Amino acid sequence: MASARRPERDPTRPVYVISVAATLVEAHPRTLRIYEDEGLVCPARTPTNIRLYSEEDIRRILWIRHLTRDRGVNLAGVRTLFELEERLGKRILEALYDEGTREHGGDRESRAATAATPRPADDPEPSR
Amino acid sequence: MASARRPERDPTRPVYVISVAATLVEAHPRTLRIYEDEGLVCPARTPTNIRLYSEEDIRRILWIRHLTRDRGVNLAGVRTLFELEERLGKRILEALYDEGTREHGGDRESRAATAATPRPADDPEPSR
DNA sequence: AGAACCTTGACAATGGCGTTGTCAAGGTTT
DNA sequence: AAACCTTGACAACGCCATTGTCAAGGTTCT
Repeated sequence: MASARRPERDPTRPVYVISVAATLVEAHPRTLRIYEDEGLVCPARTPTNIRLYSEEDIRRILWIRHLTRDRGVNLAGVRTLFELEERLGKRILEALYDEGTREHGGDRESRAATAATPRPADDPEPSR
Repeated sequence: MASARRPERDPTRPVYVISVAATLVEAHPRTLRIYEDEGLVCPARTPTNIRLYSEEDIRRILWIRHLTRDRGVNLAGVRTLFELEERLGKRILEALYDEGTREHGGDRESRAATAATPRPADDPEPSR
């Protein structure tokens, strides 16, 4: 255990460089840059222009991965969905998970991204 | 008798065979069958299995055309959007049209009444 | 300083999808 | 019978998503 409270773990805080972020979401760094070019993710930058992804950015990318890989939605569809979400001001995308979870048990890695982090997975400190 | 003097022109009433429907939406009949195979449109059938599209079906197809052609969304994206719309129970897609037209209106509740679709030409008189 | 990583930009390959189009063999409508 | 519908198959064109690499240069860490 020893996982005491960590109130200062701000999910908006930019912490991961692109290589780490790519590992976290299981994608190529190239892909993350494409997502940014497409306006789907906007990672922060260091004063010297290095991308830094926050926990929220990671979660957003995981949404993109889910929509594209599992649902076959293309980036234009993702953009439209995000736009809709922004316009309606809600996390409307979560409604999509009422279906994928109540399936026959042939699923591995059941994703439980209901309203919170799919799996906080105590992030390893990027000590390197 | 047994009919209103003014034909209500029920938008759910199946009236167009596939060739006519294809003309209305400017698509190939093949495409409409694909939409049906993908579960995006469900035209009624005559007792002898002939497809009959209603006005609502036509409007739905026009949505698909708009999303795919103008926005670049693929069919998987369209399906997700429709699913979301069904799940949230409203015509959420109309929110997508507030983009190109309005920007900084300043009014609180004036677009609720004008819920019509600007682009796909909701023609009340199909006199083709 | 040097190694390791980041930056943008370009180019390419692979695989998949959207759409249109056609052919066949048969049913329906007029 | 002619014209239209049905399903199913096959194909082609062009676009897209993703991964990958190369180059030339900036940043960070040891």
